[in-house]
Amino acid sequence: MNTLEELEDFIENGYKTYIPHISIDCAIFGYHDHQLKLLISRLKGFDRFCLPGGYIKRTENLDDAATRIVEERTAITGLYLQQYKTFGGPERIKWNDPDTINLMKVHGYEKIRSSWLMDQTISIGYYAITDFSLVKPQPDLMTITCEWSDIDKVPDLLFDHNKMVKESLQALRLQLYYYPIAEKLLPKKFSLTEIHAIYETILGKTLDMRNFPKKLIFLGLINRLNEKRNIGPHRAPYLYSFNAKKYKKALEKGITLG
Amino acid sequence: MNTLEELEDFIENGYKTYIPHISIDCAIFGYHDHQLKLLISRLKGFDRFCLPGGYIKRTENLDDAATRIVEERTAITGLYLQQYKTFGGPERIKWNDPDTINLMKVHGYEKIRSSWLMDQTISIGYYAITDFSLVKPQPDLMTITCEWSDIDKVPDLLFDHNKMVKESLQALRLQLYYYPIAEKLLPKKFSLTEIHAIYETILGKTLDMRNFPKKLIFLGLINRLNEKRNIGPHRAPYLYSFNAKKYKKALEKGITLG
DNA sequence: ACAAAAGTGTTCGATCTACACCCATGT
DNA sequence: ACATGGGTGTAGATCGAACACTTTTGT
Repeated sequence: MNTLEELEDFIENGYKTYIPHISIDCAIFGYHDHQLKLLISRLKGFDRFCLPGGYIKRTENLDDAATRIVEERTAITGLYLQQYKTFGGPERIKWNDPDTINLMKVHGYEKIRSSWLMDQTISIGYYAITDFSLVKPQPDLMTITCEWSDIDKVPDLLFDHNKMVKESLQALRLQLYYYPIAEKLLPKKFSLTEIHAIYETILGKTLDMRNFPKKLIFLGLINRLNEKRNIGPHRAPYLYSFNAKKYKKALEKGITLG
Repeated sequence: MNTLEELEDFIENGYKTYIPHISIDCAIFGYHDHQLKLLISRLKGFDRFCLPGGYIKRTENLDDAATRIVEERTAITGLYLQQYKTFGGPERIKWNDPDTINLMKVHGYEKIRSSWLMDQTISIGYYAITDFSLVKPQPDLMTITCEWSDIDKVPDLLFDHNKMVKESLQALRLQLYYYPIAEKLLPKKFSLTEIHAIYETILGKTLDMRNFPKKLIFLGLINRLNEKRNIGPHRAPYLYSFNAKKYKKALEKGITLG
């Protein structure tokens, strides 16, 4: 969606290629150097921020749709998106909300009011995590801005999106030990210090630096390599790599949380 | 939906009260005396069975909709339904499927083909469990029959419903120790033998009769009462009751599985 | 007294937690 | 030699798994 014609066509005819009444909203977390952030965007005609979201094509499955939506809205590719919950209910979208009224004015009240987009919508929640320093989100035409917000400074979002953020973060924390979540945040070879910082930051608590590697190695999620990295005037750390197969086994068995 | 007029009206005008393109399908498990069953129903015009499902009213939230749908289709009330996953994708419903073609014939091909019901649909999966000996499912007008099927003799179901059954059973097993699932299957006061049988049957494996009560009591999920029940020519068992508050705490902390 | 079901305790190994010091490197 | 960050081991507590016999009761 990058030209004005495409946008107009989407408002009028989108229901032919997309399934109406159901959307996907993605909570994209960004990690870098002990900081956890959330990607929020502001859409044309809205005062408040929201999660990047969109509609599902009639030819797509849900996971592919989530990937495409994030790519279109933010130009971020290659995310490992995870479905966590579906949200609905008449209170999801408030029609007397100033933002919604504003949106109608921007697009010409009558046109948008009768659009398929304005009908009641149920939303499937997905989350993902990426390295926010490597990724420059680019807004598309519907989006004024998309940016990384500090996780504990997320503003009041549109609709029920604050609730989505809360529940997606819970899901992310629960799944940290049995989905290869950290794999997306690290190079192929990484040091214990690096992965340790990630787990501490995502879980929001400190993890013992002696017990933590034991657990990961015991679970078989990472392997030590016979290499070290030179990091200047300090001891060279060993490098580790992920063992992707073990995640599956861990997932099947179920694993306790830290 | 109990008269023919209501059914016709639903096919033609249902989209005004229900949200199109999205449905709820419920996997209702039934337990009694070491047996685990699944409620399957056969709809008018279909050869194969499916899970009871339906559409969401525009005024409802998702959990309420699931409860209402089960009540309407099967006359089962008071279930504790749990959302576990949402299913989508173009392959969910196959239009060249004999059952679908059959359905069109039954309702008059042209009428049903242009109905809102025949458009592509995404489905939110819910599950619940109840005592199948206490509950007599009653089909409504759209439903020819609904009955309990042995869990390992579930036939080929419509659409992707076999996949739903598989994933809902996984979810049920995972959540057995931290949602009050067994509470629905037992009287207020129950013996250890009774709850033990439930856990063994749902998990599909044997659980040590000495370790099992220790775990439940340690977790605080059940309390021993100062009562016994007379069961004929045998030793009278102690009675226990659930401690509903502890489930919440257990849920927050996360609990390992058996 | 016997049949049928209830109920209980201990040991072992695995795992989790807590805790403090030495190592390697570059300047 | 010192500053900086990297890396390690052990002891105690807790938890989960395995295992067999005694108690109660009605007939």
